[in-house]
Amino acid sequence: MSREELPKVYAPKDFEDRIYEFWLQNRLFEPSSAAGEPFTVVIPPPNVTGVLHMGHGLNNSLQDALVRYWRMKGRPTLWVPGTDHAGIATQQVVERRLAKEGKTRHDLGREKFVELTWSVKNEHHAVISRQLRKIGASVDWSRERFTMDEGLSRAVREVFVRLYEKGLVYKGYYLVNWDPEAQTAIADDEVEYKEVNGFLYHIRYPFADGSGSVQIATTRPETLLGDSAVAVHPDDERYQGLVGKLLKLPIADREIPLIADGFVDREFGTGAVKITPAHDPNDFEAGHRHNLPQINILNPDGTLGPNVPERYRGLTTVKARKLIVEELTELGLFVAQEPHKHQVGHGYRSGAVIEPYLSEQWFVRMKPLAEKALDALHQGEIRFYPQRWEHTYVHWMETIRDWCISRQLWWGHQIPVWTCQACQHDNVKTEAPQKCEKCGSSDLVQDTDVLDTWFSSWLWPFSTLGWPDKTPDLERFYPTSALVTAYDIIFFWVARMIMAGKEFTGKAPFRDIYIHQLVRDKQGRKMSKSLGNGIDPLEIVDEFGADALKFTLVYMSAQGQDILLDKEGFRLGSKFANKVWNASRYLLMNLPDEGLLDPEQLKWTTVDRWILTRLNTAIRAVDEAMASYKFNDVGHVIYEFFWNDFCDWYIEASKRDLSSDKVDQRRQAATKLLMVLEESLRLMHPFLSFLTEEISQKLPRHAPNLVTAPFPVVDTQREDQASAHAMQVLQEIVSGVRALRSEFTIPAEKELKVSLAVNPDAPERSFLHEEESLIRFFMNAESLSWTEMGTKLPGAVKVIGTGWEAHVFVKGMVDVPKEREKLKKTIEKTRKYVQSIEAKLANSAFTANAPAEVIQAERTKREEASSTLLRLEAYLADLG
RNA sequence: GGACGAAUAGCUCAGCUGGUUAGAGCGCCUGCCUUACACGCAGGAUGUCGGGGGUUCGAAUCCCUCUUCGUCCACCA
Repeated sequence: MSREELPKVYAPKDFEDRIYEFWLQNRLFEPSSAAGEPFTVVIPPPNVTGVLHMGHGLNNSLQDALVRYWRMKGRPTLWVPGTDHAGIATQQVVERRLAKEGKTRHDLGREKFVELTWSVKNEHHAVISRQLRKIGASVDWSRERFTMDEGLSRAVREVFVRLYEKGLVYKGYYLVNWDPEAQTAIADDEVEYKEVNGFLYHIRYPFADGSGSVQIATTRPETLLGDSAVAVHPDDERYQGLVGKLLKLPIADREIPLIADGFVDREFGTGAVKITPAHDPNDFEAGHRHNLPQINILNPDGTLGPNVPERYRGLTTVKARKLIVEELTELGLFVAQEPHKHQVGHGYRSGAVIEPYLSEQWFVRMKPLAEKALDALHQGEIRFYPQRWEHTYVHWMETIRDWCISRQLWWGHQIPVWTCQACQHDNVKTEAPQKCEKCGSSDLVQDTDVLDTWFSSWLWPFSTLGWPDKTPDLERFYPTSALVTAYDIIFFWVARMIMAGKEFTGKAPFRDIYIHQLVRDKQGRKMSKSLGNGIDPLEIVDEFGADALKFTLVYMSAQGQDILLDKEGFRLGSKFANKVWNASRYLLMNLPDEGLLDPEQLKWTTVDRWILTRLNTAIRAVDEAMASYKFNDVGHVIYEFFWNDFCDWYIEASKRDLSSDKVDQRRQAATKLLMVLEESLRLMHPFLSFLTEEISQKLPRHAPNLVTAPFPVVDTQREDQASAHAMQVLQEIVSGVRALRSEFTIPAEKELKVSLAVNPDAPERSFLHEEESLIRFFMNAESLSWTEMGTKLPGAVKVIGTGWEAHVFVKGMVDVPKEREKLKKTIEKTRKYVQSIEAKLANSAFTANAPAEVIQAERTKREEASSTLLRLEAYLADLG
């Protein structure tokens, strides 16, 4: 028989790349053609601009675990990879590069700039796909997509046109969130509000007729230049009779009316508020109600524009604010300023202070889309894991506002609208028209704006599969099975994908939505470049291996909490991988020269049945945990089974057999060990992919690969609770004696004489007798004899457990007074325990109300504990 | 101003739909290089489960309330 060995040291670098290449060569990540319900996942496309950080590490590790699990379960499985063009972010990267050469995008021109951006995209894309390979992502590279692919771009245009034709896309002149740095409009959810320490400035506006003044309060004095009115509450008696009078706006030297409007809060400040329709959302509304002029005082770059007095033009708002205050002070109109905390919007990407800014933009009417998306949840078409994210989703859908989708950028999907220069008609088409559909003119100019990045990402689950065409992939793999993503993009992405899915395909794009945590550093801070606290997944792969990366993340990924990580944390996975490696290496080293036995030749002992029962339990637990996306449970189950059961007890127990001089015993042991190992490797493969594959290929009679090998199946036939219990008692006895040995620092090499007593009616009694030599082996006893419970053996120290006693002959080695103290403590503890059970059983309310099995369990516990207590007390008396 | 989440061993956290003498990893202490693994083995110590009420025969687990953190949402000038 062929014998292969594993290298002595677990060195993932020596095989991970080779194994990945092996998987690719055999096209194992492409969906099988088998019948049955497919399992589909689309990757949350990372921005092409960046490199993958630990958040992606977590996201992709979880997806990989999920996908590999279902693939092994036999479902035709597809994980679609791809990247996102990330409009603003990418454009910014390229512009910063240009800035280093002292250039702007305008120096290049649109065409050249976009060309350059494509090449930058290609560089980054190469890095990202290398990273995904390194971490072992089992994605189908043959189906990789990019949001600006021709196919996806067609989907974007198709969607725009359909929405336009339905009246759900419209163009309008509105107040939008303007990012002065990126010089584009952004959507409401792309604005992050941060609390800023500012001031509340009190200013007097004199009446035009010189009859006094009205005092207002504002956080932004510079917007005074754009004021169209001052408003008070209609019922505010302080201003009775004054409404309708004109005020003289300082500095701007314009006259503006004092108006009344119910939205004014009488309690705030003086109850009078300046109205700047072009620079405040509230004022914008109020301006509409009162037909006030909208005076835009800003340039696109955020400096003051042509509509302000000469001396203010070109100033930043910060400088202008200072100057205005100075000037007002000179005029005697400045009253006071007081410290004031308020929320200031910042760009999600650029971090720049966002200005409300009037401009013509394209919008999507969201209400009708949101209704369908809410239905999807209410009909049970989608499910959130953990469920509480439903609230967030519902709240967002219910309070949704129209979505500003046009961006004044060059990188992205140019809006498919061609405006006729002759008749101003907008031709909204999926492909460039030759002539205006209205007047026939061929003088058409395409809208220069591009669409919001999310306008392509929200189509991702079906555009990647070929939509709008009815491709075989779309038919087969849509809707997808699960979406795995972090909670920070529920609004941006998840919610919108559901809207798009329902609107354009009639189906929710996925059934399960697993929302995972954010990765933070040990201080709980978001990982970021500027803080320098990020962990590069590749660094972890390099140091610990991809399996350590994935396993650690899976193990730590409990629902709810964010994951706090530092590099050292990955030792957990690394150590476990090392353990699996060494256990496997040991078994391979001990393959008998005579070869393995056939399954039908095997004789299954109680210990064997115990490990099979444990294995079975582990498989069941993994299945259950995977079904409910409890990745951390999976990690714990696997870890415990492999380390605590298989290595610590089963392999240890087998050592005796493997070193036996009886051939059959060696072959029996080796064969069974290999069988359990082989199944364990399959069980662990989704979570420790490289190493299990590498080991598996060295096994005799191994599967061609583990990627598509069948996942272990729960088999109730091999479950044997009696064996499990018997083994548990054996473990207790062994641990008890070992503890005694350790307690009195009896050297491990010192062989003990032990005499065991077991309850005569205990079902495990015969097992313990049969496995006498095993027990002896585990506790390194030179002899093991049997006696009856309660026997007093001179020269022996007793270890007392539930249903058993072990006499250890250690005369002279044990510190008797210390032993007595310890015993007293144990007795005290046991007595309290017995008392608590007795109190419970004496309580008629308990016996009347508790279920029968609970009461029975309590009775059993009482019997066992009180019997143990009696024997402990007797022993104490013996000790004198 | 709303909503949600967290508070359990020195640290990071599991403990889901109530019934265990409350767990894991790391760290710490003791003894071991036992012919797979010192990334190891054997053993050990450590918790009034944030405070206060309540429901229940029974609460870390359910309800109320308070405190402290965190996140999201919201136009209060």
